[in-house]
Amino acid sequence: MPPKDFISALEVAQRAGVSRSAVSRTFTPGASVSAETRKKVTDAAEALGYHVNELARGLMRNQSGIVCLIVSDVATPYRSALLRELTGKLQNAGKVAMLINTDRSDGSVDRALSQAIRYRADASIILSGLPDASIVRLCLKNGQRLVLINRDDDEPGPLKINLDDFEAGERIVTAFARAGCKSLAFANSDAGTPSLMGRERGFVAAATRLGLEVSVERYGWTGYEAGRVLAQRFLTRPRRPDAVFCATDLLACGFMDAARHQFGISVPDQLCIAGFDDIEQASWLSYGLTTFAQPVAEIAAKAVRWLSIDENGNDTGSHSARLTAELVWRTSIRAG
Amino acid sequence: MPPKDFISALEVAQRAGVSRSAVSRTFTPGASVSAETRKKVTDAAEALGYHVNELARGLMRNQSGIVCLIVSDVATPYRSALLRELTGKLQNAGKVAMLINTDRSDGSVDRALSQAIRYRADASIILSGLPDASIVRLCLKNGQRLVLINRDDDEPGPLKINLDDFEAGERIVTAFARAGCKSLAFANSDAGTPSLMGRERGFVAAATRLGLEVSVERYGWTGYEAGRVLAQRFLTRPRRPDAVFCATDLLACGFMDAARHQFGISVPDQLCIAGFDDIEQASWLSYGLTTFAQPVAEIAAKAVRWLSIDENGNDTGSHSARLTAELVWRTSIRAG
DNA sequence: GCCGCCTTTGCAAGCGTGTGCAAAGCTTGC
DNA sequence: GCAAGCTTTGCACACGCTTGCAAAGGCGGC
Repeated sequence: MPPKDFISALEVAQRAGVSRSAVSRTFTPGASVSAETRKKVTDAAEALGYHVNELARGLMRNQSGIVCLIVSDVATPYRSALLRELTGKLQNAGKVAMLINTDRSDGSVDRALSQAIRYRADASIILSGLPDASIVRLCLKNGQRLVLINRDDDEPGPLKINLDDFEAGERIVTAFARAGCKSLAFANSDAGTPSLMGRERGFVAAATRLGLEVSVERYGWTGYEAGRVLAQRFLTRPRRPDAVFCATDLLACGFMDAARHQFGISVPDQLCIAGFDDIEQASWLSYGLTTFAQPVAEIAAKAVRWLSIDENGNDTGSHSARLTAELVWRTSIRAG
Repeated sequence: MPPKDFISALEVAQRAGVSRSAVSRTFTPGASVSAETRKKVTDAAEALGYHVNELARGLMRNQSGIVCLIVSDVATPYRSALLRELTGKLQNAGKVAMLINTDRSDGSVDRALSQAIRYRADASIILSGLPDASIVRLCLKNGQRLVLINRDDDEPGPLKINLDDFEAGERIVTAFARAGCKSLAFANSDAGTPSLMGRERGFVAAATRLGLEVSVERYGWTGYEAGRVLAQRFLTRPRRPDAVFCATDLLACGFMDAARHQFGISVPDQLCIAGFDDIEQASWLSYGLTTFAQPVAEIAAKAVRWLSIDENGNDTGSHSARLTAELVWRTSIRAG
């Protein structure tokens, strides 16, 4: 069996007894074809198992229909949830998603990105906290539409989707205060991405405003293990905090587990904990984590909608959206 | 700024003072170019910001370099871990991953798949338990290489990667028996995929062989919530099991949480629990789940290696690999 | 009946690349 | 110095598709 023998529009045309153009027009929305020829063509195409060659079409139109998703930490609950939403919505919009994994620190990132450019992707969506601004410039320079999620690059052109991180930090302080907490802690990763730092700044600002004791630790990556380490640091202090806001749900899970199982601390009686993202595990019985929900569906919808609008020619120019993270109450903070 | 103005090999050729073929050959591995012209070309390409148009190249070669990943439940810990490994390794192999999300039950799956065919993907890797065999046939018919992970279709041609599910089911019975358990339970989803059923059959077979009491429940999807429901079913029985094997770690987490927090049962003292997959959460302090580890890295490596071998012309034909899932001991089963 | 208009159709010119073929240039051995 | 052999280079065609252009056909209004 010959591994590749796709049938071309020409063969369909011959079988249908029409010209090659007619076939092409049949599969081009908005082209002028009579109902009769369209029928003949689709019948022949069906019989032969014809599929438009999107490579050739993209070559002509100079527009590939490919959207590439640039993402690190794919296996993380929050990222994979966002990925699910994005791919689903892109498919519904008739686009196709190319996945670029920026986990590896070697040259594979650049290689993959350049690959995306070589495939003439129409757009890129960057979900990664990766701080490399040159990637952004490269995409823009090559005529790609760009969506930045939870980043803060200043380059004009891309759609920037951000959350109200600072305000979330402030709001959770109020919740802690209402629960009677006096000594506040912020557990952060040392990744230093703008969203994480925004939460931290809001938290610290609000705490000092209320005259509450507050301290910050930063360590490692935003995962479970780092949460445990941060708990170690906070809970071995002479004066333990009675409330901690973790920059991430994963950090919060690690923190809570360490507090309970290594230090025998009862949550929320002796320690209130809050997180950010609302990953699935936050709702599990073992955690019942009060946390801020990232509106992943809304983020994905906004991104895809913007890409589609743009496609229709309206140059929407630089734009930015600011969504709010809603606080989901569970059981890791005492009632007020 | 014109949104799209890529520069072509022709422009590079003119700037470098060579023919367009020379440019083409410079970027084609194994082609005959002198070091001198190669230098001139790469310099010019660099200066102009040239990127080979992979669409045109794919059109000529009839081979796109695209591998499409067909996956459902992307946001699930096990799936996203596998996805991470696959995309990383594909990138290293110089291929590019196209992601197709089969979560939606409407027509978008077929549409997306047909899109993959229209992009002339060289291969597809199916990680989804989706039982639709017509997809398999469609891929094969269109000359794609195919890798099936944890499925059991009979079609010849694809590489099939499977685990020793049956044996795992048997092995865990031994572990339970050694822990002194007498009344065994198997908590399954009702998805009925071959890997899940394999674990169940092995478990039941070994248990009856040892003369141990064993019973099975199947419910819902393979997630956390189903685990809670299954716990409800088993633990409200007049005679409770003292050991349960969950077909999936997610099921096990839900089961364990329900057992502890809703029924006040102590794990592993009153109830031993084991899972399958070794997702990250299995190692979290709240669970300490003894479970079988899916060798995701090895699975991904095998899949990608096979794709690359194939590319070099050796028609490896139908092939199948059987990997073993190693039992990771934690604290959810009593010591023997 | 003729003219203008609108819809449908075919022709052919591209899109950016790979590659067979032949010519040219260079090396080697005598 | 010359023929044979190898390497390098350019030409031109092919890949499968879209689309502007013009020709053809259908239709109504005068």
